[in-house]
Amino acid sequence: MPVTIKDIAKAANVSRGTVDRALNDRGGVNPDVSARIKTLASEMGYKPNTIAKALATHTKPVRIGVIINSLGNPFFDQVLDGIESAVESLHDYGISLDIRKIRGYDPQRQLYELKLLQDIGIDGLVITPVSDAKVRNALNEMIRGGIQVTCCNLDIDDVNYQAYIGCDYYCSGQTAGEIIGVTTHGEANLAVITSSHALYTHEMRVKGAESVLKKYPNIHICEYIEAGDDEDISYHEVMRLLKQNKKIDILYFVTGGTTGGLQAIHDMHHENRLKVYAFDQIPAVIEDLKSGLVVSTIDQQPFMQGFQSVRTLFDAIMSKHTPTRKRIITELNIKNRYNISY
Amino acid sequence: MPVTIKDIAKAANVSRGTVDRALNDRGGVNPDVSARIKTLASEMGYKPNTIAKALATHTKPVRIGVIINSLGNPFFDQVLDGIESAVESLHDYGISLDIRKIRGYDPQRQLYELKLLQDIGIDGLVITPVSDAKVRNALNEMIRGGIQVTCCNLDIDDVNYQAYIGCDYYCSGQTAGEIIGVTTHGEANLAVITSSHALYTHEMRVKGAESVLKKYPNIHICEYIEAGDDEDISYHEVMRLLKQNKKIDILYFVTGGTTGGLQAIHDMHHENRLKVYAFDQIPAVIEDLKSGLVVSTIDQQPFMQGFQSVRTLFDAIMSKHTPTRKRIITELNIKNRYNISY
DNA sequence: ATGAAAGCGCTAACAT
DNA sequence: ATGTTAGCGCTTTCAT
Repeated sequence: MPVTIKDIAKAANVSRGTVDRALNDRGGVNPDVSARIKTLASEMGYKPNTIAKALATHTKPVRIGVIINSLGNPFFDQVLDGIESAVESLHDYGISLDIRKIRGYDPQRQLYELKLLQDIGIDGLVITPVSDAKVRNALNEMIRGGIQVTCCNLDIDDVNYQAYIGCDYYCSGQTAGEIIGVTTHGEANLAVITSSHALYTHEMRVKGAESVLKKYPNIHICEYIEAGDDEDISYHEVMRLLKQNKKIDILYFVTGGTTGGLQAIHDMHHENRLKVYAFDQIPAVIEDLKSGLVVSTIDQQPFMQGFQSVRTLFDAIMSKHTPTRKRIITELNIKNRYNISY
Repeated sequence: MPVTIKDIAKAANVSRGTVDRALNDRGGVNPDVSARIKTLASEMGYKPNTIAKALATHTKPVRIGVIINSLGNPFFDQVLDGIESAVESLHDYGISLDIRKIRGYDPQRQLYELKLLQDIGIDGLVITPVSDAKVRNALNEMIRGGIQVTCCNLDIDDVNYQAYIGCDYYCSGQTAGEIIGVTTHGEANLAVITSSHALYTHEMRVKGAESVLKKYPNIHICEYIEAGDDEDISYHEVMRLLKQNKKIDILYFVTGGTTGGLQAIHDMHHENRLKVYAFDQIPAVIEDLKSGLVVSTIDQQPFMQGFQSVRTLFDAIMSKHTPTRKRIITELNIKNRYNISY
């Protein structure tokens, strides 16, 4: 039978109220008594019962806002699943959700949604932040105002958030580099398709891969293409590339735009002379894993990213944690045609 | 503000007790009244507050027994972590744990521990069952006696358990086969080291790999070695193999015994002419992923297997589910030297 | 500074 | 068949 506040009260010869006050540092209790209660509690192996706690404090629901750049990017559908699942798991504790879906990485749009949520009134925010000075300032201002923030999938410097939940981008690049190196037996002419060199996180994925690939003297990175996380641009850029550079035999898709790029390969009928390495388990990638065009893809646990973003945020709000800038790094997992999970 | 049982009672002009009885089909309530209450509840959008429910029913802790063949098999340390973590997460609901660790796959020993736990008295059992008629019968008898059972990591036929939580062994074999095929460019002389052809699950891993490898005309499976999940046997068998068959260049370790086998390779100084493909992220495998001897390993989420075994069991006990023979299949994830997770 | 008591939403034992 | 009441472990208000 687990030890309760009542047991401690009896052992310490005080009332349950005093134990509660002491253990939670609510003040108004003799320091000596408080110390005695605390040592007694740990000696007896007391662990607070959080469900009773939740029931007792159950007043207004915690309001959580979400700003996520999911439109036109199927990867984020899985993040959203995780967010919604976390909210469901917290239903009994009282929680409400307001999701604002936006397209691409436009700071102005993020700022707009930020103000909107602030006006509506929220207790916590999950965001996929763009690295922009104004967004940075707006977030820090919110945090100073007592609104907890967790960053999901994208990290941002100099913001005093509660936690970043996402993958290690550099490491994911290294992992991809290693796969490319091993599966090509060190012979390849590579094109790298990325969003933009300006997006720090995605650039880390390029650098990570390069750091591994430079060990292979016969692997050459011939082209870098910036497709701005846009399927149309990616489609046309890959199309152009395939027409121009016949030497390329490996395409390394760093991020969004993979769907468009794969389509270009199909439309050019180059499936048989090319191999593709990608990230995430989005529908187009899964399809071409099965067809054999995509050799492997690297998963970063999008569901977990969404789920943990909400759970961490909720915990922080409930226990009134001060921001910790904690980094929760999700696992990276390599998938081939046989171990796809969706 | 969410609607409670009290609100419904007022609306239906009955007592809270009656509402509770009606909504939970506890019997002893007028069918008409019951129906009225139920429609009213759904109209009002009533959702039971499970934390209040848990608090109210919280009387005796749920006693969970675990029989796990973890001794001498480092893989199961991670399963145990998951089990303990789940128990911790359920602390507030009242749960007690009794873990019996055993070595290898001896039915007699499992039966002994089974009786022991039954004598002590448990509400639910997590087991890594060996496929044996007596174990099968003992488990079915327990289940008839009202003790819920979940099978962790190993499945067993004809047992009316609540759930199996583990990987798809055949699929894990296919995944491994594909990696071997792609990374060797279809040129390899293979030795397969398995526990025993009698262990159905492990045999599935062999068959899965074969089904993929047969597509490669120049990949030959030259040797099958049974090492009985024992590090010593594995060590000596691999040693013997390396002395005898100089043609072998790839070792495929299906299950336990990997640590011993890797040691043999090192002792024979054959690290440079061999490549190894393995399962799970046990310490020896991680070390040789880093050294480059192991090309990749396939993770089956041992933590999740332990965690889910307990959670599923607990849910079944709390809600008095009848056994469902549900299968919860954990993800398979390929790891190379850069995306190891432990 | 401390104690006593009410109550969160639900269940279960006891009345009627 | 239905109502009443006492908790589950904790917080919080009101007394002292």
